[in-house]
Amino acid sequence: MAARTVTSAHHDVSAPPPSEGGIRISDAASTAGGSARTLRYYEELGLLSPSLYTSGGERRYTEEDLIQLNRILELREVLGMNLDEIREFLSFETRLDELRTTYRATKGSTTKKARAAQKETLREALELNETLAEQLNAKLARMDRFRAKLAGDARRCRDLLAELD
Amino acid sequence: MAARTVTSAHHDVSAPPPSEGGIRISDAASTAGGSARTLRYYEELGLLSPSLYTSGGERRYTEEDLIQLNRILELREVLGMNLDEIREFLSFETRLDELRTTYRATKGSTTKKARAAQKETLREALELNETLAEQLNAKLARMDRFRAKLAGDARRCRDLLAELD
DNA sequence: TCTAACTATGACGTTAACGTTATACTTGGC
DNA sequence: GCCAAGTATAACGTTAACGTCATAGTTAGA
Repeated sequence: MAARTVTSAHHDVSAPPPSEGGIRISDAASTAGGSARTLRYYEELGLLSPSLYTSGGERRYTEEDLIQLNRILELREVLGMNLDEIREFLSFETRLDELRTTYRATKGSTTKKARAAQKETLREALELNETLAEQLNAKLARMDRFRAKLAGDARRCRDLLAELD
Repeated sequence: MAARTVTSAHHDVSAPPPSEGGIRISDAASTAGGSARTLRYYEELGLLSPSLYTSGGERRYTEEDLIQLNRILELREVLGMNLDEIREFLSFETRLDELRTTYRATKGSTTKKARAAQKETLREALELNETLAEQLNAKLARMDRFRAKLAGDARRCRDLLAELD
């Protein structure tokens, strides 16, 4: 078996070469702000799999993989989601993407049953979206209140400092 | 020793009766959204001690304690701080309060050395404040970007739903 | 005064999200 | 082809923030 071969994890042989055979795991981790262990763990949980593997079994990440990784980290850091919630969210997004694709492809030539299923998925998606938006807005409001408090504190500090001169 | 006696944890004998001898731990926990264990743990960490204890050694919380507890929970839930960071933040706030009090009391009659120390604390406080404000703003910005994305998704869902009619 | 319901303390258990270590294999530049 | 540096897998370790349980003491209403 020739070393150096890079095989796709799926069947998109027609894809352009990513960067230069793909990014090694520790490079991917350090650029995105994690560790190799983190990436392996996320793969184990089904959150993010590298698009490529070398013939020797090493992971090679693409730029797209890194984008996805950044999205995951953002969900964790910014929204405070745990990895289970993130996976649910991602799987829902994937499902929506699939839905859009098949919808575009089959346009008006679908059966009533199929259309009903599509509607159902869309409604589910909207519901999840709304729930998330609500939580997000609540959090934003609380954070803004906190910011106002911080600003007030800072002002009082500055006033005191001014008095001390 | 007469049962039913409620003693203050500190020396403010002149304080008015809180509510009705104080709030029991599990009541305090359920109204604030935690558990009795959580409150005992926070006390162990020095985050929040009840203002009162019965002569039998049971914790009795005041309304003020509950307010403080809510602030702690907010720091955790909204800002995602861990309990160590929260303690640091709270201790800094306490220090600032003390500074304000002593400043008001001693007004202009302080030595140069004392004023320098006050200035130093104020500067420290401002620094912490600024750091927190920066982090908060960064987070707010990222959250807002996410909210925009959610809104876009929702809109596309609604468009698709409309097309399906 | 009795007693059901609550509490204190101490100790061990649990879970998520990785860290760390050991052992064997890959990679890629010279 | 060699070899230093990186990687895979498996397994055990770690930490924060509590949960749970056992045992013994406390409280407050009837």
